[in-house]
Amino acid sequence: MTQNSTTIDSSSMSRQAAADKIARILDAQFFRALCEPVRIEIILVLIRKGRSDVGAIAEELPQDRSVISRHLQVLERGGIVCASQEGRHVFYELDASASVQRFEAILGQLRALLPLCCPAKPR
Amino acid sequence: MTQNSTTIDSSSMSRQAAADKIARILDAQFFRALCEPVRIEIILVLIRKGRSDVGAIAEELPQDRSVISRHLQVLERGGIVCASQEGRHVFYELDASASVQRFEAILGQLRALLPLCCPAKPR
DNA sequence: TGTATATGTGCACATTCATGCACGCGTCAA
DNA sequence: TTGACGCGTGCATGAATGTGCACATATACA
Repeated sequence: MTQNSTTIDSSSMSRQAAADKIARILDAQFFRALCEPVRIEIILVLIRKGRSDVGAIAEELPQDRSVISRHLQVLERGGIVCASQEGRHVFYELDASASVQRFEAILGQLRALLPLCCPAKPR
Repeated sequence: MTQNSTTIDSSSMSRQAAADKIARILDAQFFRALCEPVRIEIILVLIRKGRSDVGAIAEELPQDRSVISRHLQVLERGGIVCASQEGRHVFYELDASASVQRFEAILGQLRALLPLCCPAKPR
């Protein structure tokens, strides 16, 4: 039972277009990388210690080193961190620039929804 | 093996402060609501159809109505949608305003990380 | 060349979570 | 008051995923 389901909503076209744009940007893969508490902890470690290799990151966390390695792969696929190999070590670094661009794109499309999707604000 | 681990990094204090601020904002609960493809579909339905009740949303998706109901609860706890009961119906609506504020807060803290956490940009 | 170190991966296990069905509760209509 | 409708929840099941151990690979050092 949708409001105005029987009448032709003048904003239906823009709603559909907005939905299409949001669908392209709201990547579940990206958010999945951020929904795991341990991965959040890894991000915090990278902020505190800066560019570090797998062993150094794992030292700061209770999980096994192999687990941290896997989480770092997920973060890399999500575009949150970037890896660079130097000899035996693989250094990981927070890619704040890419994340900022990602969030800016989402925020831009989200602002376009404000006139369409804002609930009544009893403030 | 962290870079500059032996020397006192002049930005270590600001790094710690930045990590603390990020830790408060990067809520896994919020991202968990967005990492499920079905919940993304629900968001798209709410954009297309606007404020709708559970049954109307479930009509647009293959999952059972009870499943949609549970997903909507997760979205509500994450602050993505807001619910309002009217008689037998419970209407859900995308809270774009709250989401925009959420993303703006994250983006603000993320921009503060740019001078600290940017990888070398070979562009 | 041989050894130690750093990392990733296969495997098994435990936990979390999405899913659908059945049922109970609350509300509206007759 | 009785029946129909909308919604949420308990329960069981299967899939996805986090976790740790053992092992293989690659690289640096003596």
